[in-house]
Amino acid sequence: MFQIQPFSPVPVYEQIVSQTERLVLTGVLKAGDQMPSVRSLSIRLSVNPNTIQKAYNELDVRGILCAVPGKGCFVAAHAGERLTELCRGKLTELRSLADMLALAGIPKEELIRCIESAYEKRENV
Amino acid sequence: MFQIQPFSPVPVYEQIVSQTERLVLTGVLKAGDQMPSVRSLSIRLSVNPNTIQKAYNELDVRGILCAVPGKGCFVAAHAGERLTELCRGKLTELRSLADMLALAGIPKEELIRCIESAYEKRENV
Amino acid sequence: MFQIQPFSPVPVYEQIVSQTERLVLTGVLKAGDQMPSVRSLSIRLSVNPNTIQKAYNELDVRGILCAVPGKGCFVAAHAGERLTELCRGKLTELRSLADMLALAGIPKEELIRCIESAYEKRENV
Amino acid sequence: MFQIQPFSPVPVYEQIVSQTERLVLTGVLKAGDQMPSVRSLSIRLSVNPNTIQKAYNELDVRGILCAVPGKGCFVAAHAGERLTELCRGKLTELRSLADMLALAGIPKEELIRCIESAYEKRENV
DNA sequence: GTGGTCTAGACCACC
DNA sequence: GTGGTCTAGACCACT
Repeated sequence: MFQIQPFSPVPVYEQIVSQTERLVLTGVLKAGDQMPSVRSLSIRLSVNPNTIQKAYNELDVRGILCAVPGKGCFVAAHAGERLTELCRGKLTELRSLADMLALAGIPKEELIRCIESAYEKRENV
Repeated sequence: MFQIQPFSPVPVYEQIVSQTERLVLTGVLKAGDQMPSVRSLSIRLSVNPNTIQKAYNELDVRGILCAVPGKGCFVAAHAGERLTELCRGKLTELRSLADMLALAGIPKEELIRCIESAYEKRENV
Repeated sequence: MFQIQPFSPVPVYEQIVSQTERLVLTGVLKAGDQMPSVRSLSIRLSVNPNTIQKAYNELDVRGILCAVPGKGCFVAAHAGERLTELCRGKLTELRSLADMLALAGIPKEELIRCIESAYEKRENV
Repeated sequence: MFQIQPFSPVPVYEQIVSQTERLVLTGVLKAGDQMPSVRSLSIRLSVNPNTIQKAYNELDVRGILCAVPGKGCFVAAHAGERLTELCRGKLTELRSLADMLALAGIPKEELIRCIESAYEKRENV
């Protein structure tokens, strides 16, 4: 379910966060599903429990997960819509990236092609 | 010429690097132009000389600047083309970003609009 | 593991870089191996931590090491091949050196002998 | 006679030294020839007189030039042989370079080819 | 004056 | 504990 690369420069807890989000977006994880416990996941991934805890906390703050003390961690009710909302914020990131590429003289068509191909993959699924 | 935000999460030296690159791309800085000296810039921006040094060194390694001991720091001969080249590598960044937004169900048209607007600004200049 | 000459004209950080590269080429350091920490190495070599940091950063940029914040510094996956690639660039250095020696009237056989002996040492290992 | 690149990272005085040595080796400058005066050369190359002076001093120390106070600077009597001698010292440089390339697994034939081509150019002259 | 290296010591995020 | 950034102040070689 999770693939951790311990030697990657991107922090382990971030890898867990983004992979969880991806699982929610692809529909593998649905609202109400129970997440593996901090301890079990830490053992399975050979990672420090604190790292898992930090990832779960982050997801809780973002409204993707809902931690219930004494019972476990669950996928929040409207996790999917919450994520779409959060991603919309990333449009500014795309805007500034496009800005820079435009400035560098990279033809517009090349950017469009990137986007087209990303959406084609999606449609075929 | 430079605008530094000392409390930003993005390192000061990186701010200088990216702003310099931007100045080259916009044509404000041209090949052969002399950059402000490490010391003078450090005073003007209220930043430690080592921080400027690090930024200049990074730009030297990337082939944007050419540091000449005892003389100063100059914009490299083919800085513009070098930057275009480096930016092309950022297309993969855009690809993964588009991928995620596609997954989140953000309509393709919204991304296209972002890109169009970035290139329109450019054309009007 | 490292031999530093603090009064040499060649910078300390460069000594660390080249000795690390040598250790990788000789197979003493293998992909995935953990490097000594910045602090521990700085103490062992009686050198400032910043100097070690600079060396490790340089090796990271070159693709020989992979620094993971909070975990340590590791020998990169394809460090060996990366080095072979980088060394091929040094052939131009050899070319200009041979050029000058040819001009100085040093017999070709003397150069060939140098090269032969370098490769003989290698074969015997 | 001299080609100076003021924006090169290699010091100007070193450029003058090496180009002078090259002119001696190629026979353009012969024993007893008078060098241009410090002042005239500094004007012609648009360079600080101190820089020329430093280059001439270095060449004097090496036994290539001979400065005669009040008269000028002349190519030393046995400049050619002196240079051959000095170049022989560079064989150690070639040795260590070959050593590293051998270690990196670059085939011996590639180095030999470099040397052959350098000497062929010489023969044709 | 210039860039480049180094030391000493601080703070941060990450594990 | 780890790597990464930053400050303060020193010394060197080059112009």
